[in-house]
Amino acid sequence: MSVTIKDIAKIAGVSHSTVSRSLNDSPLISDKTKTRIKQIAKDLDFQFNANARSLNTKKTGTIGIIYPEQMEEFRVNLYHSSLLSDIRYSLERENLDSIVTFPKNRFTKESNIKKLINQKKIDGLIIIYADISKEELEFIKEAGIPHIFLHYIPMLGIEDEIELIATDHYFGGKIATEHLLELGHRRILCLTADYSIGGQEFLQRTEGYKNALVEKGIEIDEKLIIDGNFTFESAYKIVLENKTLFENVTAVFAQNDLMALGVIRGLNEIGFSVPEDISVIGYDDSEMGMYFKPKLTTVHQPREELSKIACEYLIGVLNKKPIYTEIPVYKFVKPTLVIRESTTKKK
Amino acid sequence: MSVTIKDIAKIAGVSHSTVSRSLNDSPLISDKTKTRIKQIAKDLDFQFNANARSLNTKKTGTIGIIYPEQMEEFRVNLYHSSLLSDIRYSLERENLDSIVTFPKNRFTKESNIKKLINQKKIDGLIIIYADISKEELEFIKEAGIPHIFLHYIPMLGIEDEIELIATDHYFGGKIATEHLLELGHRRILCLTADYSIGGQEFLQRTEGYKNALVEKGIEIDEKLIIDGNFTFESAYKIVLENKTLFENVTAVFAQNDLMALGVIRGLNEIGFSVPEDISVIGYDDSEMGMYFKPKLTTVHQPREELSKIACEYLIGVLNKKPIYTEIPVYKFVKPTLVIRESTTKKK
DNA sequence: CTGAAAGCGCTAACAA
DNA sequence: TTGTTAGCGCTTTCAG
Repeated sequence: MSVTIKDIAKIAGVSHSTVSRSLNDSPLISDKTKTRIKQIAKDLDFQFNANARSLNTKKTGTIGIIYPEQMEEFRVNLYHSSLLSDIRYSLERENLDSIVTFPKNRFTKESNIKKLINQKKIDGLIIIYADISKEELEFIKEAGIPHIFLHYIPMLGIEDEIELIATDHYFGGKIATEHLLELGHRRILCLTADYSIGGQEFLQRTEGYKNALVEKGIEIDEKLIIDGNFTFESAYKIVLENKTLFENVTAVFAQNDLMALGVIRGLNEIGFSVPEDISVIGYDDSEMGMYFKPKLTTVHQPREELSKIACEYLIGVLNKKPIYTEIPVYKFVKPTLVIRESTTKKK
Repeated sequence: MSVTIKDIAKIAGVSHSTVSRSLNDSPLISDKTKTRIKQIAKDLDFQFNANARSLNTKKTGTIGIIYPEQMEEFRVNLYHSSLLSDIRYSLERENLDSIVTFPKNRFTKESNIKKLINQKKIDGLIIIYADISKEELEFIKEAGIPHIFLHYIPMLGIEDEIELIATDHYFGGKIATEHLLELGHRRILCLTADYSIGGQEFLQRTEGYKNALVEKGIEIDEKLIIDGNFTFESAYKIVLENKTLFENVTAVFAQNDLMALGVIRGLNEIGFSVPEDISVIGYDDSEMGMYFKPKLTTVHQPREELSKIACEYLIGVLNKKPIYTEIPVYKFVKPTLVIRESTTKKK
């Protein structure tokens, strides 16, 4: 059987509340007994029973992370697994555990968010997921669970007040395009993706693209804005099926790295070299981009920063020391340009 | 405030124990009250308070997953994030949550395994991690926590009885090599990796390689067995730094996909085409291999099966219905060959 | 078949 | 500064 505060109390010859207070660093206890009891606890490798504890304190020491079901395994995986690592890192510092779960149980279709909250398994929620229902959001708010949306802008109406940390995709789309403009490109194909899935993020990238062109006095050619579906394959096919389009263009802005790589492969196949004939810039800066040839020029999503800020925010409100005073928190982090080999001056 | 069994008891006009029994499907309760109470619970969106519950039952409904700190982010990420997805899928079926954590807290250096167990946060443990200490293993066993090692063979001495589900890497190394032999290749370079990190898995792949050669009556040339360090970069460099070696070889067995891709890139750089001049086979079947050109021939690690078996085993012992009778469980799943484009007949 | 009561390990009034 | 006690929400004897 594992050791409880009663055991320690017996050994130390004090009451179990004294043990509790000591280990919780209560100012009520004399330093002498405190250190003595702490020593005993340490010797016995004592840890509080988290369940008993949370029954009183309503604190579990674990955070729920809601993670999108991966529609297209690879793309999602790539980006999110590093997000998760970064989040874990921040939480570890505060000795918080995390339960990662999909929005719904895939067998029972129950909302895991509601389940975790009702079961009292978590103290807070990091939601990396756009398609949350109004009902769920209401539920979270009513339960008073601190929460933050990370990366995805929920698809709910904007009337809803939400706490959000995300990438400034408008800015990202803009700097990507400006980079190509600076290299002398004028006809730039923009490979975007179906907006509805990832909140508005792709739409924003396209807006950035358009705005960069407009500021440069270039007319927007809607035929140059094409809808892919996130994947390598789709982008690859688009190139093969729209040869003439690509022949009339000197640069491509693909709104994620996977599509950029697909485009490059497609272009190679129809006889273009990248970046000599056509420059290609991606978006995400997934590590994979470095393994291809040419190494991918791309827009770096500030994952580390996003995770860090989200955790700090959440931890702040959990500890009743909020780091932000403006409510609701609504923060956009600017991505940065990573210039590698897949873009070059227009010939 | 959220609803408790007492609330339901009041509404139903019964005692809270009756509610508890009803919701737990006790045979002691009449069907009539049972259904009535279940209905009320459902209407109120009731869920048991997991903490109060585990205080009695010693069951938390969550599984701890110990996950290696990623030495080389990318390689590890790629493989493990799909493992984790598969595990989550199996656990979800049983309504189990999971806490994923690294072996040690990176700030306090505490063992997270011991912490989770002592805090009573988990019912069982899936350990995807080789470098567990003897002390930790003892601790797990003494605590009586059901556990299973997944993928990695712990680096402890073999005297220790452990429960393990892993890939049969010997078999994997063998079929990879046999594939090349069947294509007529005789001088096959074997790019392995430093054994000490991943348990013995790379050593086993090399053994499989050797054995395939021996069975075919081919003498083993130790100069053809080279130590990489898992990464794309390392493999790439090895090619550039050992040109003559690669000139005297018609095929390469790289013991993971990333190194295979690095080799291909290196070979291209020094003027060889793959597979025309040199065939290359990888290992892992990470999805990335499909995006390169040529598409990578490789050995598929049976991740889905590994996760499935591990979860079934664990769930079995948690439910006191073990699916295996032989103890300890020590199971190796055979990988399979995936032939794509990077290997071909010897000229 | 149902209820009363004890207790899981802890925290937090309230006393002393 | 410390001990006593009640109670968090649940399960589980033991009675009825």
